[in-house]
Amino acid sequence: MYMGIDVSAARGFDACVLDERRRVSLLGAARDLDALETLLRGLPRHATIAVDAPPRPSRDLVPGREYRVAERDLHALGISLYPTPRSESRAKEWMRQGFALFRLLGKLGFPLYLHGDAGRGVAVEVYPHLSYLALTGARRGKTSKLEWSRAALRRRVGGLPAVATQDQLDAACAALTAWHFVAGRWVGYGDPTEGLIVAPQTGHDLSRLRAAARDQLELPIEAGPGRRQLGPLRQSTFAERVLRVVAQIPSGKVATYGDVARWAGNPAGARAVGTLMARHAFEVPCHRVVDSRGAPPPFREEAPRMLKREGIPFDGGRVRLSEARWRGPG
DNA sequence: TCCGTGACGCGAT
DNA sequence: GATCGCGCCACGG
Repeated sequence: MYMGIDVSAARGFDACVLDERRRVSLLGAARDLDALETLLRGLPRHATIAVDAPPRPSRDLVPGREYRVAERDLHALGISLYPTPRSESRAKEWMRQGFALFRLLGKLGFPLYLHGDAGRGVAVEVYPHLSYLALTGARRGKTSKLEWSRAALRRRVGGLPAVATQDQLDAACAALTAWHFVAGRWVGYGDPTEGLIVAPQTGHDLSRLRAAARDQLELPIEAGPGRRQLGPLRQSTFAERVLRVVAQIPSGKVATYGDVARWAGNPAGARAVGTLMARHAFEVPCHRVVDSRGAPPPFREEAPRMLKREGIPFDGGRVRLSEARWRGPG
């Protein structure tokens, strides 16, 4: 069993558990460490846990600089990541969350892996961005991070929901990296006394990335024969997903532009959802898509009337989102 | 390919 | 709150 954990100060922890066949058996969120602990206590002893955060402060192995050997080495490859300071007090909040998580994992019987025999029952540090690079070779400039991540996990992880957030994908990526670790197909960056960042070992040679501009390299992604129109394909796919999501909003509920963008797989695409609504106003119930404050769509006089007829509660001219907001597909 | 556009979202004021 | 600026994204010329 393999668990990946994505750490965020603002959004809490996202956790993903993969079974031996690399299928998602759990995808959950925990607001804080206490909530996460109940999840961790249910893990078998042979579980392997990969965390997207440094386990502890750096140890001054890079003279005069406040980062770790791992960060120095990856930076030399053109892969940037946040430097880990010498003391906990100088660390960002999400880092401190990570430190606390690794301490908890140690207490629960999953010690940090540093060197020696690799295997089950330990905790390792991973960096999903690095894992994606190792899996796909590169990221194409115009490909969104979300699409890129999803493509990297496709056919490697089973049972991922189509509407997974970036944090959930990163947690799944971490779990997949734990699987590589146990399978012996991994590489570690950094100093084994200070802390290693573990990544999948693949055919891609990361040292060749150095020449290209950092993380905007050239070529995608497993381009099989006949799959060359990745760009245009991706755009129409987003539009299709948006229309499919909007078509599913039930009568009596509304969704915000941002909600629709998230469920269509692109959290930052809210603005594009608006454009699509304008173009497809008569194909889908676009009157049920409101802005983040609950204002009904402009240029549709009849939208408020239709919404009221569907039982949507209003506050002044705005939908009362707290009651009428759809909770999403699936 | 590049660039402007628009039924957005968010933080600052 | 209301408004503004800025960042974002998909499209289309």
